[in-house]
Amino acid sequence: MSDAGAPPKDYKDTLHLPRTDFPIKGNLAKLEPRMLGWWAERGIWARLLEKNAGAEPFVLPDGPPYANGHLHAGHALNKVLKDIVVKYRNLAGWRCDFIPGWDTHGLPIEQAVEKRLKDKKIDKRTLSREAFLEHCRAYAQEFIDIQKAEFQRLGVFGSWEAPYRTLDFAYEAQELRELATFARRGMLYRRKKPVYWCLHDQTALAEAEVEYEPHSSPSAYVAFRAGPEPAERFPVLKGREVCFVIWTTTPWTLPANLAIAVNADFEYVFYEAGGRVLCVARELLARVLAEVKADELVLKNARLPGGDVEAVVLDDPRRILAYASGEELEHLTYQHPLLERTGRVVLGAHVTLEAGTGLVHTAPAHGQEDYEVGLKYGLDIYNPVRGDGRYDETVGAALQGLRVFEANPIILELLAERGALLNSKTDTVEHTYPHCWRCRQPVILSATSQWFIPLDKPLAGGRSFRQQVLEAVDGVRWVPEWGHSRIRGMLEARPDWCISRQRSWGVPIPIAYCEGCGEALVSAEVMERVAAAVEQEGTGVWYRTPVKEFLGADTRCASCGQGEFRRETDILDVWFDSACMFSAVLERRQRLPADLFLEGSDQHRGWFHSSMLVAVGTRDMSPYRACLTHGFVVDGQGEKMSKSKGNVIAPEKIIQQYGAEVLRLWVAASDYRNDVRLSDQILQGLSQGYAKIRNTLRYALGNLHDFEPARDAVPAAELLPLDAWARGRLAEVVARVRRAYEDYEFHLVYATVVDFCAADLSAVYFDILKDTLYTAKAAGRARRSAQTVLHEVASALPRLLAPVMSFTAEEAWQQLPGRTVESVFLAGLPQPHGAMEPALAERYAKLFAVRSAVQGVLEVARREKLIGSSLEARVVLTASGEARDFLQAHQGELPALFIVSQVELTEQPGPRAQPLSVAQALGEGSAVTAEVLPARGAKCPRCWVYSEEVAQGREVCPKCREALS
RNA sequence: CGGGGCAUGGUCCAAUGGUAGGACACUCGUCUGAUACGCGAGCGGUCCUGGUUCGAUUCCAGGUGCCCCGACCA
Repeated sequence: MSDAGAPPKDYKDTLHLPRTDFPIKGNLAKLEPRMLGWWAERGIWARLLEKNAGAEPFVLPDGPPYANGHLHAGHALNKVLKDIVVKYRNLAGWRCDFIPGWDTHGLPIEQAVEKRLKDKKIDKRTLSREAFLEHCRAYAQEFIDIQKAEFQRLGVFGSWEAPYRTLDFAYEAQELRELATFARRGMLYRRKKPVYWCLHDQTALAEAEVEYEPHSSPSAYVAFRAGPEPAERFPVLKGREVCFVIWTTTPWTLPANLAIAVNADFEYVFYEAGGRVLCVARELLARVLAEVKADELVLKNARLPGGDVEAVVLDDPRRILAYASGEELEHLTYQHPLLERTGRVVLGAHVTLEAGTGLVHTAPAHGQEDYEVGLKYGLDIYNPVRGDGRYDETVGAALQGLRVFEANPIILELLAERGALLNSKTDTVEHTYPHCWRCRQPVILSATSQWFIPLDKPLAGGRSFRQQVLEAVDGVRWVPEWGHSRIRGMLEARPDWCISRQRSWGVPIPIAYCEGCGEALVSAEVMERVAAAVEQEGTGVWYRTPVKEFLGADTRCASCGQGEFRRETDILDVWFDSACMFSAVLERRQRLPADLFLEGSDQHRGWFHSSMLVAVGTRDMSPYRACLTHGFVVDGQGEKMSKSKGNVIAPEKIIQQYGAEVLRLWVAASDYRNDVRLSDQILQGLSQGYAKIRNTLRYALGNLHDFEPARDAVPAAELLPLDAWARGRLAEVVARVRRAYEDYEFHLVYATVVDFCAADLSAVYFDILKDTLYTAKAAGRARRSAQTVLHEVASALPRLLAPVMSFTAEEAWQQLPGRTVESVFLAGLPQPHGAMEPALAERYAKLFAVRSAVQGVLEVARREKLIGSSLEARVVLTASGEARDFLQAHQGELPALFIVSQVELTEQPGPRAQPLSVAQALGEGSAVTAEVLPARGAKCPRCWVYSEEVAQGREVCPKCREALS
């Protein structure tokens, strides 16, 4: 309106504004599937391996996820971390194949299949073992396919067409060969061990199959008559009947009692009551006496021949005849109340003062800790209970043949008759008790024969297996370092490895038993023979082939000479399955040892642990050189994710809402050594970070639309100073990012790149560059110099980011002018070329310090409505000392750096001059002021910089005139 | 209950035995030629208690919270 004359010419099409097909928004939900298809069509993964065919291999095996259910965030975390390693190693020039795998045997699938059969109204018992296993196999394969698709959707590269599965015949066969090696080395033995046993279903149950439910059990306080030792040690007890008092809720286990456990650190008292002396923990004396009820005690005592009849005064200190520590009680003996047997007192740290008497009835066949204490003291794992839940003949005529739960009242009655029961035989206690998950009946702990790998047996060379394993562990690089002490602690304390399971879905244990005497025939040769058959036909061959065919027709039992055998039907622990991965997959298809195992921290007791045991046990070596652990996924508050809390975030949802790329970014940005938080807020923040990086790439690409590196690139030595600075920064970023990958510090990759994009490029370099890029002569030196560096940025960033932001990196790469390879993954990692000259770095550190201070002053002027755009401003500086010389030397560069129209350097500060706090950057004693005034002249319609010539009537400013010429 | 680990603004991460930094978010301002963008300014922090030290966010001890593994429930 103000210009009455000719309409202002539109100079917009004389500018070199950014132009690109790289959209500002990722639209990842659409881009990602398209990119996956693009990679697949062009066989990028295969070509990557091919490209590095001759290179040194880097072996990163896949710890197999269990083939059940859809992926959760933990799966995603683990697999993306592996993918980052795989892609980085390949880009950096190693040959790093990734062979995905699945763990397929075991209880959860068995249970899921049983449930399915039930839903289809098929009775499992009508199926043959082989038919049932076929269902399990199909189920596992179904979830392998599901999970495979889900992993691939995350952009994980790997040999997906050739994964390994623990159900592969070759895998199962190799596993049996490892077992054969243990057998050959004499590292396989059989021993009884308590397991959960369902009397109704007559089957062993896994921990996961028992459910604790409220239950009413008998409560019995039982007196065990001590041998002569207490009286020898404590004269005051001489001539008295001394009893150890125990409490039990399972009287039926009393026939299997072999010991009484006490805690070495507790104090025990010998308390006179009703004519005899009861030994209990001092702290529990009052409670015990209250429980056993004085009246009952008196009545029963009355029946004892020669016993005194007297009232019991509860907890009367005068009746405490002696004190003893638990330690002093060790090795004392007692008479079993029901059987002709002498037991002994043992020490156990599991004895507590929470309930009972401080003395624990110990039946090694019927309790986990009883068992462990039994092993320590060399007790027999004596189990008088048969599989059908009835006592065998060793318990005496009164009990033989009884079912254990029915035996409870009878045993109580027998105890009462003998005066050994101190409380009422009808007393009960309410507590939780394990029940069978399927039939809902209470279960028992009962010792059955199991197969073990011994940890402490001395091996060739005199050292124990455990020692060998610990030495191997010491030779591994643990990342983070605490993984070392973690797994060491576990290995030092762990019991022998129980490798047998009473299940169906798994690898059989090819061992035969003599039909005559029950002796086991353990033979490495037989196992090898079975392995060969399994390799061809699968594990079903073990069940359908007569055992003799594997043993040889003339085989006789070494112990009794009989010739008839039956097969073992137990299967191997699934941890043994996956532990053999190093052999079945690495040794055959890659290399042993692996360079790196990478799993969640729970695998210190899982795969890290079991793989180490099998590899040391069969190869005397660690299966991995380094072992990296990540934490667990928790919610935004750091709390565990669980369905009941409703704080679970499924990967699928993240992919839909944000894209797999943001999920990958989450993995990369988090410090995985800690627990990793996942929340909507976190994902939104990452989306922002993603947008920042994306927009940085877009700016660079957009300003390269007319740039051909071969034709237009400016030699490094001829770059303008600011461009040389930016190139130097890029080199630093490349170096730091490469180091971060090398050190497995991926969160520094993301942080470094985002910082670079936001702080160095977007806020400074790109902002300053706009004027040159848009308005300078297209092929002039200034613009080409800038473009040269932008091209380096647009070339380096996608390659640095490809391991993490695979989709976007590839998308950006496709837009890069002059690229010589088709895919970013074939382009290799950028080198840190053009390291920053220290003088250049120092110079720009100073200039940017001044720039930042000036921006503060501009902001004040903007608030006072003196200016809007910074180009409306003229900045007048005064400076003293070194600063003055420095600013004078760079005066020509300052308007561009400040993005203002003019910068003047004067002697006297103006009335509105503000001091700048730049002394730290420019040197002590440097006093600089800045004053913002309106720019001189008028706005150039082309470049928007104010110019006096335009005010004087020229159409455009001199710079534009030059650019347009 | 035992073993292992972690703790820095609202969020994700840096740094250091000597003034704790960046990004994102938030608030305000600005541009409209990176525009569902860009630029500037502001707000905001070392879990708690002791100890070592001239000085501790950093080293040590204890506590609290959270995570992983295991045990317990006779």
